[in-house]
Amino acid sequence: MTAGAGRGGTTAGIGSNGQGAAVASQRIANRLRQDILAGVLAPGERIRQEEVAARHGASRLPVREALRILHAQGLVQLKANSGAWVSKLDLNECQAIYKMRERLEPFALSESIPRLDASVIERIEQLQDEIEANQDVDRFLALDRELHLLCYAGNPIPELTEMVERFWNTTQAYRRAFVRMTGPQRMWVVNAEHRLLIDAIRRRDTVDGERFLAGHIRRTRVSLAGHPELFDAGPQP
Amino acid sequence: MTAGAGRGGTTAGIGSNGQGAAVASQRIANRLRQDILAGVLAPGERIRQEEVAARHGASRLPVREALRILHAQGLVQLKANSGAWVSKLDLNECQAIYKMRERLEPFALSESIPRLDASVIERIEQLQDEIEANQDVDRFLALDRELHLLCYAGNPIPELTEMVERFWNTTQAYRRAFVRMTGPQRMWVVNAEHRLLIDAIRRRDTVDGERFLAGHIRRTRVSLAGHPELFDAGPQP
DNA sequence: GTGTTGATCATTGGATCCATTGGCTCGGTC
DNA sequence: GACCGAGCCAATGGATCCAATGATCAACAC
Repeated sequence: MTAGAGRGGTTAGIGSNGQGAAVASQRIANRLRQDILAGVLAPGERIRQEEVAARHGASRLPVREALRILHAQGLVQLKANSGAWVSKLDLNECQAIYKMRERLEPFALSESIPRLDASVIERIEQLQDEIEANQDVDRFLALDRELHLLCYAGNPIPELTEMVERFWNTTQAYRRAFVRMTGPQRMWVVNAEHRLLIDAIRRRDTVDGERFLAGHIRRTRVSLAGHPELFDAGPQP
Repeated sequence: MTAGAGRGGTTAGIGSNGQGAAVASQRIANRLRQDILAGVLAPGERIRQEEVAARHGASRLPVREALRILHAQGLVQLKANSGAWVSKLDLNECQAIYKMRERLEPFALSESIPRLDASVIERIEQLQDEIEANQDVDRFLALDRELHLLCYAGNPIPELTEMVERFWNTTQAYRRAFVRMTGPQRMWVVNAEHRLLIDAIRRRDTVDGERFLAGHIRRTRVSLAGHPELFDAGPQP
């Protein structure tokens, strides 16, 4: 978009500020997003405006706006005259998001590959090294996310980046539950897929890249479908 | 999403109400969206909170929230401590959106086709009849939009519907400008593409459907790229 | 004993008022 | 004559207060 400010990191939005945003609504939205992505706020959990306002030393007004921002990013669900809840997916909704990822992320990759700096590719490879050496669940989530998003870093379409990040955000809680449950077993498959993907990127081969990536996402989706119990838990709305 | 209310028509959102929404922010957002899609508010035009508030007999607060809703839908750009503008695309951004459409809408179609009711297919065909008989620009825009969105009506993924509508919304002003400029010339191409698409739908052939649709969108994108002057006009931000 | 209806209470939506930021104009100086 | 700076003004961001809606719980009727 030409009018208005650009984007700032994971912050799709208003002030183009990331962390210590000048506007309170942005700051609060960022904090809440962190809490949701880190699992502090679980899917289905209620968010009370007053409590959040007190915790941030602000009035309820910027909290209301922050909730709208997060709603736009798919992290929070609002109900008029009722309240706000951390977004919760059932198995079908999660599968649907993965299917959309299977279409959009290969596109993001193919737009990114020709513009990716060599140093970024280097960094991607380092991340995969770390993934293979790592044992911790939360560390894996962070590394995996950074690796994938870096693959799309060259894509010149901010709206696309925004959408992809949105997908990753809304499914993060379920990826965490999945990894926690399965542990490191069959991790070699992920590693093999990542290595093939990275090799395609290094060769600047968009066709192979798209194919490996789509396969990677699809296989993950099928794996996830094998564990419907991941979507039962948590407080009901 | 399980928590929270569903969607209502073109209204991605909160109260699940469409037009006469109970909550003022929704009502105002709907009105502003109408004005933007109808071309009453042009891309790049500034939106003053106070003026909108006065026009709707409300305070500035629900207007602020309405602007955030529209920002989430990509129709409005916000700048902290500065104001709001109707979203404006340059040629590159518009092309980018069309490229995303080329990936997502075929998917929406293939998810929709197996679930489309015969009566809906009938209605789609009627719309194409009307398009071929029609001469008016604004009427064409409305018919074309309804036809395409109806093709995806069977798709069971609300998030996907939301995205597709968002794409159509943000590019609407430029489609209008394009049709206004070119007039009915080469309209036969659109008609042929539509007829082939509808035939594929009638045969429940998702592969053909995806192919024709992707081609249709791509050709439109290339046509649009031939008229960069469409993106010059209008007030600057 | 169960279903329904009423009232109370917590929570959100909206209005008004104040603080703060950014842009614009006018004046001065080099 | 052009560039820089200070001050004013308009428009947004935020806080507090009030109204309305929805949920919970208890009492009553069947």
